[in-house]
Amino acid sequence: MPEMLEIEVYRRAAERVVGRRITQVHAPDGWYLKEGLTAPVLEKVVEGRTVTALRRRGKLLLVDTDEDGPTIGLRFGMTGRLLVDGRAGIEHLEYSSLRDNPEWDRVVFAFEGGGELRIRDPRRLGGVLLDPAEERLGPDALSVTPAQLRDLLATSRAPVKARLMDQSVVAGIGNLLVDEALWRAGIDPARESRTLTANELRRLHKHLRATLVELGERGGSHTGDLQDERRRDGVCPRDGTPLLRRTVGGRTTYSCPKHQV
DNA sequence: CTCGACTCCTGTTAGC
DNA sequence: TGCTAACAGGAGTCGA
Repeated sequence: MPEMLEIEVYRRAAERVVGRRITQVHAPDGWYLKEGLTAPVLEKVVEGRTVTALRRRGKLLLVDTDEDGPTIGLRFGMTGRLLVDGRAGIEHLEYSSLRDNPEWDRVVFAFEGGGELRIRDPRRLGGVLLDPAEERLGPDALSVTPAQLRDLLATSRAPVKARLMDQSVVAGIGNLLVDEALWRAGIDPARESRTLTANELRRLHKHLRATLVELGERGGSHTGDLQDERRRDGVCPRDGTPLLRRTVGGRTTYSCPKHQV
C-alpha cells in the first residue's frame, strides 16, 4: 500500500511535469472528488494553470499551480497508483491488484503538448482535494525531532501505534511502517503512549527514522524485515517467537510478545 | 478534547 | 469447480 515512501516515489516521478500547462481534466468518478469538489469546478479552476511544484506532506501529494492558482491534493488510499506520462512510478503495490485496468482511472490531468498525470485506483480509497488544509497534518515523519516525538506522545492514553498512525499527529506512517518501526524498537504497539520512558522514546525515534531511510532505499513500505512474517503463523525474524496477531488502533497488528514490551 | 467503534470502497483469497 | 464470506487499511464520522 502507498505510505509516505511510495508517495515520495510518486512525487519524484511527477516532478517532470513542472512547468507544463494543464489543458484538460478528466474526472469520471465523482466519488473520488472530496470535500464537495465537483468535476466542473475542478476543470474550471485547474484548466489553463501551469504546474509550479510537486510537494509531499505525509501521504498527501501536493501539486502547486501558478501563484494565484490552486494547490491540488492527491490522496492514494491503499491501492492508488500514480501514472506519469503513461508510466507507473511503482508497478505493483502490496494489497493491490496484479491486473492493470484503465477502468480504474479516477482522475487524469492532461498537459499541453502531451503527457499526463493519472491516478489509477482499484478500490477507490484515494481522492482529490482542492487546496487541502495542510496544517491539519502533523509534521512529516521524516522531519519529526526527538523532542517533538516526546511531546506528541507525552499525554496520550491511546496505544502508541494508534498515535503514530494518526496523520494529524505525525504525517506519513501507515500500518506496515509502524509495525516495522515498533518491532525494531522493541516496543509493544499496544503500550499506552504516555508511559514510554525517555529511553524508549529515544529508541523509537531512532528506529522510526532508520526504518524510513532503510525501507526507502530498499524500495518501499513492504520491504521491512518483519514483512514476510506478517501472516498467521508468522514468527519473529529476530528470536523465532510466534508473532502475536491482534487489532490495535483498528488495524491488524503483528508484534513479537517476547522482545516487544 | 480524546479515543474507540463503525463505515466506506472492491479485488483477492480462504474455505466450504 | 464454483460460490460466498472474510479480509485488507486510509480516512472520515459519531458518540461516550
